[in-house]
Amino acid sequence: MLSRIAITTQALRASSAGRSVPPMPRPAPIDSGAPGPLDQAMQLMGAVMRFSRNAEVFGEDEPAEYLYKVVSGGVRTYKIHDDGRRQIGAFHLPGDIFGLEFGGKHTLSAEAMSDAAVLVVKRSALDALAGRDASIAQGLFVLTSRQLQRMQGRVLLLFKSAQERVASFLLEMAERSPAGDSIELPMSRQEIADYLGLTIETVSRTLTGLQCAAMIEVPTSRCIVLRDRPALDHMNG
Amino acid sequence: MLSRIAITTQALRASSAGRSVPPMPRPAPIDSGAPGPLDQAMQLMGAVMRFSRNAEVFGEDEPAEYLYKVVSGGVRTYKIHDDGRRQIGAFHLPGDIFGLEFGGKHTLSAEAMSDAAVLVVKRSALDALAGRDASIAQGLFVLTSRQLQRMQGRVLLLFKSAQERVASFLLEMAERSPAGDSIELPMSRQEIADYLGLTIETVSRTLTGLQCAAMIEVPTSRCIVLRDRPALDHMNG
DNA sequence: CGATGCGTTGATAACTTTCAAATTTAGTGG
DNA sequence: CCACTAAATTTGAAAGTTATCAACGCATCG
Repeated sequence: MLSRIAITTQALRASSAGRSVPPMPRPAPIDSGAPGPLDQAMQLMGAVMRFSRNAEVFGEDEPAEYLYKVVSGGVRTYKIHDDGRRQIGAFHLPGDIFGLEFGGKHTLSAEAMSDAAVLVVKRSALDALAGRDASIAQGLFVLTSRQLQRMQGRVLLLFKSAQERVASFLLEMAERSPAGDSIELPMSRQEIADYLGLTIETVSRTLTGLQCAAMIEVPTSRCIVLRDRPALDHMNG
Repeated sequence: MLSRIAITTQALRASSAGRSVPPMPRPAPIDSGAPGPLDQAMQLMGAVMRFSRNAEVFGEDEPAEYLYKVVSGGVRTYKIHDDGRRQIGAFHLPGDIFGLEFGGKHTLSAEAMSDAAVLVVKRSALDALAGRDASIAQGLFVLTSRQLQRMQGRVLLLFKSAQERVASFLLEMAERSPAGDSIELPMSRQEIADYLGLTIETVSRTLTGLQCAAMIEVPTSRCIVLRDRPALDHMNG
């Protein structure tokens, strides 16, 4: 698991700094520019698997033996609570790496949101390589710290009201979307709700509200156009 | 960089303002017997600074040049939102390491919850050491992954109802507390509320409710005794 | 077509916050 | 040690937000 990791956190800081300050005019390509050594290694060592919509990639409590990277389509991670509610951990789009665990077991399940291709790499092989190649170890570290930052953003989001959560979500999706202000949502309202900790009705009503306030347009339910970014940003806090 | 001056200034302010007052009755280190190489290195390279209650350890947006470890007392990290609300990121008790950042800047502010002693280590020195000693780098990695896990727990918590949040909080504090079912809270109701994303009134009412349900006892406002752990666990989910 | 799944809308209920006030606790100076 | 002031906590009532329950529209698909 945690093989010898010889890296400096300075390198980490440098690599994450460029990402944490996204330029105002245009959202960057999906998952940041340069394919690091980790990505390259995964490409070389991994195998591509295909999953059809709603197929399980891995399940909660299963041993976390692999690391995954979305090639095409989308994958959601989630957890079903005792009361039957589903909590979505994240939406993973092409380029995103997921499935990294530290307790040896997956704490979430993962399913394909659509037909998807996923690059699968044995964790043990990657760890072995990390022991020999510091840049791989550093890649894993960077990945972890990015995940931590994303999680912090999530905590921030969950402190906010329904309106603010939806606005934040739209901005986040726009950031990850290639097409600027026009967002093609790869997930259903129910999934959005389970991600934001709201009900489907509240999400729907909030979107309607934002539309009435002329902040967004909703040509079709899976497509949303941001019309007043400043106003949305202001909500975001 | 300016940060060094800023931090030093705060340190001086804090230490000069500090009269020595009996520290909180906080026995024994919280976490695990084994002091890893990282802890040892911090011990060797660091200096202990004293902060009086409510003194600032570091501020939001300041360069994160140091890593901190609580020696005695407690430290809270927090963020003030635009609307004036305060969000508490974490409560750090003796043995806890905090202040680790990846963007180069602190995303939260930190203040002493009580008179506190904090071990302060220059980040650059630690990074340099990590470059030479893999066990230090690994220590930083482990620290990061632990933080990630804690943050995931936090996201889980924020999906839940007020009752569940308070129950989770009590169990978490009990976990960190040396004295089993009797918890000596080092923070006020307001701080608990800001940590859980609730109001002080809701926290108070919920505690009263748990007391009425015979799940806890509240001899004094800063002391809580768990009377029915199974029931609390059940709430936790 | 009719069935089915998804999204929207409406009415009502549950939960949490807000505002206000009472009560307890802690700190200070005599 | 007591009295007094300030702060923290608790409690109550009303308002606001979100969830729940129910119904409807609108597509897709067999």
